[in-house]
Amino acid sequence: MNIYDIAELAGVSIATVSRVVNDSPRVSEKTKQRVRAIMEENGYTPNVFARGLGLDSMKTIGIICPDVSDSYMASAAFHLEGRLHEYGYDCILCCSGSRQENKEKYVSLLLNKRIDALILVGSTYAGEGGDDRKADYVRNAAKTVPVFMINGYIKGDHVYCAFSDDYGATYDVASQMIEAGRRRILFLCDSHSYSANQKLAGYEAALKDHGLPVLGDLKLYVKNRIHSVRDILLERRDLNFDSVLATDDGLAVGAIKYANAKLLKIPEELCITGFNNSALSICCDPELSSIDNKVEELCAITTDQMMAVLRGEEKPVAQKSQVPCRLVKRCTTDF
Amino acid sequence: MNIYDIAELAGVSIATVSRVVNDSPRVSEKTKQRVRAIMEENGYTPNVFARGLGLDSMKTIGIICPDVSDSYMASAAFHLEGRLHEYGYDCILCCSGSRQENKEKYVSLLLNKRIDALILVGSTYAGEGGDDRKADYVRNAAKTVPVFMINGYIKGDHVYCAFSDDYGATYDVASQMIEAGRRRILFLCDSHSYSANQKLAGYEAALKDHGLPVLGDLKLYVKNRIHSVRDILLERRDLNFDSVLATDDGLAVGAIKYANAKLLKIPEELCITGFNNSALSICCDPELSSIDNKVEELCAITTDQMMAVLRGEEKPVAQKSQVPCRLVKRCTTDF
DNA sequence: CTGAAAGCGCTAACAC
DNA sequence: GTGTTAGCGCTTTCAG
Repeated sequence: MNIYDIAELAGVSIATVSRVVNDSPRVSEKTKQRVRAIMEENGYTPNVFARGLGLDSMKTIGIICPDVSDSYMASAAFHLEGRLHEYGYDCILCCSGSRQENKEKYVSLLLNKRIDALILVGSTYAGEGGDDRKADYVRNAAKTVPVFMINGYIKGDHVYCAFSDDYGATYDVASQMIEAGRRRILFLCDSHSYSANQKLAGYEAALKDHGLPVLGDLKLYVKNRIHSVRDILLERRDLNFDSVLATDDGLAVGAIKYANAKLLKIPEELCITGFNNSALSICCDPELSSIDNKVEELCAITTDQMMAVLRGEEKPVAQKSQVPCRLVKRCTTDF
Repeated sequence: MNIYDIAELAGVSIATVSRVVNDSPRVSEKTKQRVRAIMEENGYTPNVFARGLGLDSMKTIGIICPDVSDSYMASAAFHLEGRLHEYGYDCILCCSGSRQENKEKYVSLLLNKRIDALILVGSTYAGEGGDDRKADYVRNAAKTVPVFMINGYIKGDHVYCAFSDDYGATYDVASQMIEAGRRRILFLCDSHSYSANQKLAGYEAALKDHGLPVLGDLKLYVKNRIHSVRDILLERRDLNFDSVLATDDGLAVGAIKYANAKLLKIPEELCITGFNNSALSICCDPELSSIDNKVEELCAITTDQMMAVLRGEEKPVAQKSQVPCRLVKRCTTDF
């Protein structure tokens, strides 16, 4: 059943059918009704490929993240898909891992698929270790379709970034820890992404602003595996810390396990905060205070901006949108 | 840059270029090389829409799950995407929730998008509460494209199901509990899906086979929220149980929290098992023994079968593939 | 307000 | 081994 069949049944030309499908105003209400009825009866739906060929768009958005099995990204994917679907778009989801080569491959693959826009979830796409040129492939992609980053920032034409205030979040938490009497805050981290660097910067700034030294051995970079974090902490007897600021809940739970293993009282002897406010934080014992970085809000901002861009609205949309984080206090902090 | 441009630059016809693109054997190696070089130079990639129009396929697989932010489904999405990508397919991901109406809507939406195959993740698509007709929309979809279910089963032409042996898993665990001296096993569940029913059946069969009564009040259906599970258990003082068989790790963690709140010794006074072997199970305290239901393996089976079907291979592929589960023993069991 | 016809870029059957 | 050509189903001028 194609447009010709409908045209014939309705006794009009295919042009008219097409106009009805696209709800063009230049068709009389009467014929619209008639054609619509016939389409309904015959369960006609336009062929998306033919449509794509003509319009050069299939109303699909490409989403790339390193790994959807990560709860933060899974949550992002969920919210993005839900909202985009409401706007009539579908999502192609890709998991690129974190190797530069694969990220680039996926981006070009999606570009070839003629997506209408690209969403990059996670700050790994903003270039690691401060090397800004590693994000050039993103800027290039942005020459073809608008690119939206979630929780990362790079400067570039047609790239729109929404991220949480990781700097402010760690600055505040570290400050509160210090003001509550903590002097040796362990910064526990698992990456060198844009976001991780922001968190580090907030932590360091808080130390400085409170007249505390920034010590290299209190910045610990480890793999994000609960047991391995616990074991590393157990082994590193040289480390001397009275609090832990972790950049991810998994790391923080590792610290909790460490404290429990050493029979340290939480939060009295060791105060701990995590990041992402994930399911892990209410699962562990004691339950973890965690910084909520508001994925859902980032997704909302992103999709709204995207629609504004795709619809070519007048007023320019912000290329940088920051949303504040919020510490959800549970049992591992005493401030 | 389209096929005509390349043809002109290479001094051949578009047919030849097309043949080169599709690596047809009926082109001389020499011209292949030449045409390829030109395509390379000009960064040519065939237009997927035009291609789709001709072939009626864009090499995309539709994946529907109730909610990717759930760790089981996120993990499934991750593995499926990874494997399908290796086979040259992309994935359109949709989260349908669990309302019948939305499931049907998403299925027809994807069908209109001319996906090459459909994957349904989660047993909710197999019809709830044993009403098999609720799965008719799946059978209908299967008239258009092959349908693959992960962790659910319905009978139907062109629908291929891979699921874990939930029945066997709960049968075994319940049996072991009983043989270890437990007499009152609480069955903790949050749904009436195909999979949940299998688990229940396994549990009940184990009780019967060991001469134990199947008690209605030891089958508890609750919402899958850790704290609410704990609170319900705390409130239900009438409930008398010495072990918990939960159909999801989240539920099991709720039971752990309950035991901890009542200062019950785990596993001595309360032995607990979860399901899915998720991150939660190593996060809680004590760490949870959990049934690993092998998502990755299900995904592998599914994608392999799908390729066999899509390639129209000779030998028929199984419509029912069951993989055994495995109890990962941690600290909440003593058998 | 409606119709005719020219693409959109590619595939594949058919010639040579 | 290569070229010609007719679709694939829709959108969109351009006429009327």
